[in-house]
Amino acid sequence: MLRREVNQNSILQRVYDLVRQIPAGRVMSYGQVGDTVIPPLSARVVGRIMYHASDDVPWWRVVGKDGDLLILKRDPQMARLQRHLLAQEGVIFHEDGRVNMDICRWQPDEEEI
DNA sequence: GGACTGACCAACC
DNA sequence: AGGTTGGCCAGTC
Repeated sequence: MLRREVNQNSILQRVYDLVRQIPAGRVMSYGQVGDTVIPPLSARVVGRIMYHASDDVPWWRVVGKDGDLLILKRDPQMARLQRHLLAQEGVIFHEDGRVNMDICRWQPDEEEI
């Protein structure tokens, strides 16, 4: 019982919970997610967590800081899926295939869109 | 229970 | 202007 609730819920659940709150058509960077959930949480950990994401988590709304679809390095096919899903939600892309972060970046503070 | 692994990121060649 | 390095730290083996 005395086990810290933080560990009990695990970082995993917290990250999932935050990602679920990202509205359609908006994205967050890995580093931003980590910084929002628990300040010292590194972006790298968030990336690992996304790998285990279940289908009910909109993992595709998490991209690299510059809007790059970083999954591209690991699995180009999945990057294509991610781009499709984002485009379907109305996310604006640069010609390079990167997400336009200036327009689509989202943070919990701006609950009112 | 120590060592390895990363959907990262920034700094440095 | 592109490759390498190092820090980051929760999971997994």
